[in-house]
Amino acid sequence: MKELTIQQKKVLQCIKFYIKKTGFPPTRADICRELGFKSPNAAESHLRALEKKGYITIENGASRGINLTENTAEKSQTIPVIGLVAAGSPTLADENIEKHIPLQESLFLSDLDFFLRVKGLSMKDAGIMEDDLVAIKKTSEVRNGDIVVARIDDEVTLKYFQSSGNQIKLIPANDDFDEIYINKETEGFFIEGKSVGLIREN
Amino acid sequence: MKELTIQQKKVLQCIKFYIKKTGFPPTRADICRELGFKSPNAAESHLRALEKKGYITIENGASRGINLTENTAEKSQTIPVIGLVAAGSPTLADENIEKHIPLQESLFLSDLDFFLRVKGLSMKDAGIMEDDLVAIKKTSEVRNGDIVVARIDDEVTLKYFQSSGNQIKLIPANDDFDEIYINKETEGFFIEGKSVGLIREN
DNA sequence: ATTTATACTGTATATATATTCAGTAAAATT
DNA sequence: AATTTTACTGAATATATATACAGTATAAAT
Repeated sequence: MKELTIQQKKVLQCIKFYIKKTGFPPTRADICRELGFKSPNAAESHLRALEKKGYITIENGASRGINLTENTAEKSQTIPVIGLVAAGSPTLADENIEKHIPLQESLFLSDLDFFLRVKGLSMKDAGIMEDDLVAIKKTSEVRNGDIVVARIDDEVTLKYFQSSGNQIKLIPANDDFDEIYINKETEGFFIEGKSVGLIREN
Repeated sequence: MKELTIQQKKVLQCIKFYIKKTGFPPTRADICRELGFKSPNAAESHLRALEKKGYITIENGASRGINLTENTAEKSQTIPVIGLVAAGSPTLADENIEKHIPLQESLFLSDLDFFLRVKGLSMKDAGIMEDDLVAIKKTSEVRNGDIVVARIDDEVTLKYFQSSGNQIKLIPANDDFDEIYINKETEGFFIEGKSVGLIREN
């Protein structure tokens, strides 16, 4: 998205602040009042610049018809929660979506793609308990020590990741469970993503 | 808050939907269009009823000057994160606030008052690890088995709660730590609240 | 060197919009 | 039984508001 000038940033901030304060967008006159302009056209032209650069949309003819663009507004996303129903569950498809959670983008340091509802206690010593929601970022770029979502054929598991060459070790955080050894090129093996956070709903 | 009639609920829903869709509140005419009214006064009087009952506020004279009340809007709150800096920290005062987290109200089943940044591993086996954020609901009504925030003089700790009569046991979830025995009436002892959830930021 | 974008003031105006007034009618409350 | 609340239609209007037009001036891009 195109860079904004200092004045345009001020106008955008003014709009955000006004909406937060009042619940509805400002008029041209409101913006002038807030920023000290003496002509409504000053606000108008800034608004058109912001529209052109994609930061807002303007409903023509409508009063206060300013709408912050998705990128602009700090809107809350809704993140799907995927249930690991049982071993042998059919991937991470839509039919496994338990519900959606409304979430502020800024909650976790990394952005995330979905939550995984944990079944079992194989990651107990990592502080991941049954029914916890593990925040997963879809990626296959994982490092040793990361907690990853690994898929082997239809089975999806959460484990510590450890690789050396082509050999991959999937390590549980619970002595009662066994490590899984697998080759990087094994058919049906895939790293779905890695853990970037956790929510326990109690 | 006063109950709404079916029509008033429809109007309120209409306003919410309109704001979600467009980013700004509807005019009287917009509401009429959406709900099939033929007179703007139909919308007007419903709005005044909603205002009277406290579900919205109306900025007189302003176009689209409708603002959903805090209770009405599914606004995101900001919840303070309190750092348990060290043993002997001065209660849960403002000066201990680490930051604020914007959070959808609906995230946890119970509502919460603050997050506690966990230090140490005394609740390790309960899946509560160092630097986790434990969601705390301020209350002194706790049950056996609840994870509670207990204060003994200036020291604040997170432990399992177990009481029988006046005798209270604060039990860690880690064999390396000792249980704490205390009497209900002991001076300086207080249950600050209980855990209602957990966030791990990774 | 010329065009385009930025950053405004100042005036004017069509129209979008809130809001009042006058009614009608049914349901709920006192 | 009387009053208030709910739930509208329909018309009228003051004003709030977007927006166009005419300028001035500087900075940035082509």
